[in-house]
Amino acid sequence: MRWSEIDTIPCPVAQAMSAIGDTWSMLILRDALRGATKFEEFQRATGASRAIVADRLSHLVEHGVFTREKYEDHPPRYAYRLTPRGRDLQPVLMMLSHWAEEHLRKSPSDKPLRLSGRRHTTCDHAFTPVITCSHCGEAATPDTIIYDVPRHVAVKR
Amino acid sequence: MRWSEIDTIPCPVAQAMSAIGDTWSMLILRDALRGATKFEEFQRATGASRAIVADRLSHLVEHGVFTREKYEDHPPRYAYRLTPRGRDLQPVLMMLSHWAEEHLRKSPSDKPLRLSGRRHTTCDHAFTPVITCSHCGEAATPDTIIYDVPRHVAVKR
DNA sequence: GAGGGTTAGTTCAGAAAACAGACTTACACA
DNA sequence: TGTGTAAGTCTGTTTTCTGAACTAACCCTC
Repeated sequence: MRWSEIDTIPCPVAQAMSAIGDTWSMLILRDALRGATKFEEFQRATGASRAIVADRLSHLVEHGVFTREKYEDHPPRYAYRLTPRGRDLQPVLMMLSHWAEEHLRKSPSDKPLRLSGRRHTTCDHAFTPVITCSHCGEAATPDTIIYDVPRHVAVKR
Repeated sequence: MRWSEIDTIPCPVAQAMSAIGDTWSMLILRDALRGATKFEEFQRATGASRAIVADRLSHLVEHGVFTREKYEDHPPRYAYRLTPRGRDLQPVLMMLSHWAEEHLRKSPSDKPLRLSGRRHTTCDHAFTPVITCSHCGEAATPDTIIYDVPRHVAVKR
C-alpha cells in the first residue's frame, strides 16, 4: 500500500486524511483559520519549505478545501481562501488542539497547556469543546457511542 | 524546518500531529478504537507495510498513546492497548470521519456518505456529533468562536 | 534610475526517508 | 515434515524533501 493509494480505502478516516494530505496541510489549515490567505503568509507561519507549501496548497485546492483567486494580474498574485468544505474542518482542528492542550504537557506534573484562549461569543465565556448527540443533546462520550461497522471493514476479534 | 523538528513549534496543532505521527498512525488509531490490539491486526487492517506498522506503533508507544504489553513469553507476543490519552483521541477521529461523510462524496450530486452508523447508547439513536460550549451548553459553531491567540504566534494581517 | 522590498512561485542536486518483500525466530498442531 | 501464526528486522530501491538560488514584475525610496 502506497501513500498515493490511501484514497482507495473505503473508510472516512482514510478518505479525510487523503483529502487533507499531511501534517503540513494541517498547519496550513490552522493558519487559514487564523486568517492567512497568501503564499508567503503560509510559508512563514508553517516554516515549511516553499516547495512543500506550493505542493500542499495545490493539493488542497484540488480537493476543494481552498479556492485560488487571482487578486492582481501583473505580476500574478493569488489569495487562497477556505471553501465551506475547508471551514468545516475547524471542529477537527479544534478537537485536535483541545487534545494536545489536555495531554501534551512537558512533564507529567505540569498543568495542562492553554496556548490559545477559546471564547464563545454566544455566552462570552472561555470554554472547552464538548461533543453532544444531535438527537438527544446529551454528551456523546466515547463510552456512550457504538459503531455499526460494515462487515467487510470490521476487525476480526 | 524538518519533520523531526515539528514538535518544537509552540502550537497545539503541531504538537498533536507530532505526537500522533502521520496518516498511518491515524489508521492505526482508528483500528485500535475498533478493538484491534495485535501487530498483525493493525497490519492487515491498515494495509501498510510491516516496517511502517512497527515504526508507527513504537512512535505511538513513545508518545504515551499506546502501551505495549507482553502477553506471551515464548515466543514473545505483544498487545497494543490505548492509554487514556489514546482513547481521548476518539473525538478527533469522530469529527474527522464526520467531515469526510459530509463532504467527500464521489460526485457533487451524490448524497453524503454514511459508511459507519454512529449510535448514542444514552438515547439509543443514530446521531451526528455536535460541538457545544462547556460553559453555556449552546452550539459552538466556527462563527461563534474567537481565539485569543498569543501575540508571538499571531499571523500579521 | 539604482537599489531594495514584496509576492508567488520553479528548479536543482544532494540528503533523507519511505517502502515492498523477503527473511527470521519460535511455538502449535497435524 | 509441513503448515500456520505472530512479531518483527533487514535490504536495497524508489520517492520525497531540503535549502538555496533563480525568475519576474511591480512598488517605493533615495
